[in-house]
Amino acid sequence: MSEQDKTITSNFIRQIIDEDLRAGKHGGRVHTRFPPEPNGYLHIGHAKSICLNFGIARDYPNGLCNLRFDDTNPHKENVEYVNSIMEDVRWLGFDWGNRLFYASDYFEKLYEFALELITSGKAFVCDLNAEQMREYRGTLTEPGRESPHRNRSVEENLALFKRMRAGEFEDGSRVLRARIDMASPNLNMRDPTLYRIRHGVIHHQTGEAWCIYPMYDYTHPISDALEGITHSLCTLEFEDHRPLYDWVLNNISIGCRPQQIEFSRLNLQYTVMSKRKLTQLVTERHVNGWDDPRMPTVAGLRRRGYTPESIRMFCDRIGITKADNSVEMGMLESCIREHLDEHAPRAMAVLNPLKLVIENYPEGKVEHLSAPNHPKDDSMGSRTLSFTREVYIDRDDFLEVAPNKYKRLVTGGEVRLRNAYVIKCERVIKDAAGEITELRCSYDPATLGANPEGRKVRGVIHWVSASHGVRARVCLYDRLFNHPAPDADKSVASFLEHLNPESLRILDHAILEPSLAAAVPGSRYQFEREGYFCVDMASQEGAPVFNRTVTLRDSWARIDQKKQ
RNA sequence: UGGGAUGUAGCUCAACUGGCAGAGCGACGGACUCUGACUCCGUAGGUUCGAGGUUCGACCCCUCGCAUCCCAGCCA
Repeated sequence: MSEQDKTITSNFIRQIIDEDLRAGKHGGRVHTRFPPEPNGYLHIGHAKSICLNFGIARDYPNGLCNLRFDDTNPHKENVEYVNSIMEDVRWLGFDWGNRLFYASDYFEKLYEFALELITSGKAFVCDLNAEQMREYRGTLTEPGRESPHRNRSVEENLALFKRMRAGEFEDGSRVLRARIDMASPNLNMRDPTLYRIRHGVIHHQTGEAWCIYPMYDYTHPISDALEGITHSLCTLEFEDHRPLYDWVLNNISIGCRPQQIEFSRLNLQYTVMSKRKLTQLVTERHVNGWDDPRMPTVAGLRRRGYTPESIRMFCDRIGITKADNSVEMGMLESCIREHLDEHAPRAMAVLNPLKLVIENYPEGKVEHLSAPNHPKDDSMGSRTLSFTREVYIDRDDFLEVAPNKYKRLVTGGEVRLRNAYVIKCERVIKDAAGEITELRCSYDPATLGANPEGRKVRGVIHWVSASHGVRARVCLYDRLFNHPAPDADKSVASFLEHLNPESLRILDHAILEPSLAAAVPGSRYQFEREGYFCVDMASQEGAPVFNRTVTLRDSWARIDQKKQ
């Protein structure tokens, strides 16, 4: 693990663990788990949980963290998700050693504990259908009514439950329920369902071995206990489930008492975080898959060019509390900028090319100029630039008439070509429509690696040789939504109405400096004065594709924006 | 209108558990610069949700309010 992770920030959960350790609870052990359901790809909110759980295991003596798939609902789950989750956790830099588990590993034990609950009169088979059960449940303000099947004999319940397992009953015809309290103000305690019947689904781990599947509220505490989990960390919406979590463990013969502690989930502005909505974005093709660089998924962020370090840094900075939150995108962006500023080699790329001809530079001449890969880190070496009579600069770096403080090229003005010479714009050439097609310039041969005499050149712009440059596709990404909380806005029918139509801009005529031709997929660069970019996973030799991870911080753009 | 939670700077979090309310991100101003980046220096920003109470002293304890979030799946 890298430097960034060493300064660990405390939080209320770590404080609880510290106190437990001091009190000698759990025999001095600290054992957490990350329990995803494999029904979608992991997102940045999961990363928060992963960093919390695995981070605790990393920081406490002999701490352990299990990876456990919560796979009790085969309807929504599959191996593609299982595999992507393992890949993402590993990529984030965490290791579950030999502690990979599935809740389905415990199906047989879970079944036996259910028999125990039935035997002690704590569970019963109920014949009410879903709609009836809803009626019997009561409302938030009124107590529920007891099921007519609530007082069946132990023998009958045992027989019925065994027949459920044997496949004798149809889906939905019966469930196993806990016998708790239909008048509880906590709806989770109103005789919650423990098992339901599901025929005809092939479970990705257990195949067709089972036709009854345990519910989360029943499975989770037992799985935790079986694995010897000491602190079971989950999000706030499970707070109301804690009494049931404890009830399950208190009513079966199991020796372990994990402690459930809840923290608030992450909300990131200008995106959505619910798996349902992310799935919708993918299946309805509003984005190009789970790893679309605009997605807040771990796979998407990876493809976008985010580093594991930057995501860990982010999770560290946002902290862990129980307060509802809405984190600014700027927080995430500053993390990746900080990490990449230090580690990404520099390069030059022209995104919107404008041809520039240096009239006093010999035709056919090529100079090989050396440029450092990093302004502050010599160990990153240097690369060679090809300087020629014709180069491309970015259209945005030239203006016929300059506003105040403009530091780029203007008609009759001087500017330095980064890592090369100072040039002066002599003439502007336009087409019939008045569009600028070419700049005619002169260069000062004495300015290579030296400042010109008697005058100060304020501006520096990047460039690429017209003859040696490499054509590339560059994808510019912006926020996926143009509303800070797309799924919280109740004035629209769907969060999709807030989709940002300009979240992806593809530039097919970008030109890269020659050294970038060999860049391998996944590698990251700073395109000087533009931002951080990474080679897309699908990039091919001869047809490079770069994704913009994030722009450079741009104080000029901010000033501009304010004037408008 | 039942139950469970949460309110500290624009955002995210601290505050040694009752002792001068701080940090990161952001904003603003400046310095430096062959990246309008980085770095550096500086500035602003708070009725700690509100009103009472206890106390020499309250972000912290008590009472009453207010606001927001979660819960009526055979989802997790």
